[in-house]
Amino acid sequence: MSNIRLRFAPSPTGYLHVGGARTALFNWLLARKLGGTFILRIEDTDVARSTEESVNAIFEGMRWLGLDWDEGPFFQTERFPLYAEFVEKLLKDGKAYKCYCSAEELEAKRESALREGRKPKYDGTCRNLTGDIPGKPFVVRYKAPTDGITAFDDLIKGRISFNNEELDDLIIQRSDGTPTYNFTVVIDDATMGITTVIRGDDHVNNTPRQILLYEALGYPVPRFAHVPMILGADKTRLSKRHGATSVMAYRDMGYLPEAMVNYLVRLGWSHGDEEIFSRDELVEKFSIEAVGKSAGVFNPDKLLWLNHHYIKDGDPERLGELLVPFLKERGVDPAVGGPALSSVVKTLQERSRTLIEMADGALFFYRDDFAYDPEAAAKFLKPEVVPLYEALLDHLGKAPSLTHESVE
RNA sequence: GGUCCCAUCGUCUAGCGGUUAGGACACCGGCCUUUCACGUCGGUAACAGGGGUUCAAGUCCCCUUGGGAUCACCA
Repeated sequence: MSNIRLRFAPSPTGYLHVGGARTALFNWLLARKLGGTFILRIEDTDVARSTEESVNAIFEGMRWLGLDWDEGPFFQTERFPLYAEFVEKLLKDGKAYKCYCSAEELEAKRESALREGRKPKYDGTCRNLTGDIPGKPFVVRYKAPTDGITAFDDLIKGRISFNNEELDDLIIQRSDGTPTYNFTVVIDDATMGITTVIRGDDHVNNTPRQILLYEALGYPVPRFAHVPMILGADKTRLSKRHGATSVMAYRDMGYLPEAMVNYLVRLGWSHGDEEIFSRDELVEKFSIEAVGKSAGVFNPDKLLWLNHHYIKDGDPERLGELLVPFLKERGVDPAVGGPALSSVVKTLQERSRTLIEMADGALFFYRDDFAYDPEAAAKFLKPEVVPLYEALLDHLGKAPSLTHESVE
């Protein structure tokens, strides 16, 4: 048993996509392997973009993949008083200050800096202001050190270091009083006792300023592991135009959760030459140090292969249950008649790569209004039944010709 | 542009100083099979380039090139 504490902290601004799912999976796997604690936290401080549908979509996706959490879900919007408390503390300690620069002023400064080839960072106008300006709106900025270096040993990427002079005084509280991401994430991870932060590597550049915040607050700095991102076939960030990115879309396309889990874990992680891993094997063999450092391309063909593998080896009873909704979509309810579903499944397992393919194949057993592939029928139906078949097709209003010339 | 990161077959990867550079997906052949599929056997295919270090470099160091991330009162 260990007291490692991990978390998955998505922001509810859309469905659970494959990248997030993999991050969640890595966290879950490590927690289960080490007997630690896995926490789910919803980062909904951006009230305008966060939706309840997205929250539910995240729960649904995690449930489908079998990623159960031990604590939470926690919602950041319910913790605003806590964040305010810490802002107050930093202000009192002189580690943060009120900045009265308007968004427009800052924007203008940023533009001119960019134009003149300078770094577009906050110039510190309000850094040494003495006393408040009553009635004027302000944001709160963390007073960052201007020299020295901040470094950390990433569990995946190794040592990464930054010169503090590259950092500027980040805003921790907006003018409307709400806290910002880099602040809430630190307060939450610190107060929830997170010991290891596994997240996407688009956060690498946020890490040094977060480390500085931990130190300013007097909390121990957790270990970090930044997992590389998932790319599309053209090596750009995976997005809708590469195909489905929502994990639930894969369920709807007839994929099995164990295939998705197996595929996702092998994208970026490996264990010798092994390709197929049961959930128990993953819990036993997974290690964050074995995760690769470079981004990986999402390969739908391999996912399909894995899905076929799990369908072939799957329990017919369970596959039958998973197949029912696909059958109903096709106007078939196996409960009202026809052969036993599990026996139907057994005849289809070898040749079905998805539950959609299996459902299409199963129609044969439950409906009469389907047509044989003309070529195959011509080749394999006995000559004497061909006229019958043609008559049937004719009756149904379909009339592909089946001639005896094409019969061997 | 600044900062940070990355780099083995088309793709996912093994490799952790000495290998005929291995496996998997995909692809191409053979076998099996009255179709398809499954299975099985085999094949094509990679260390980005250049300097070092070393008896020896895919493995260590530097540079170049290429790719990515990030520079918000988003997360």
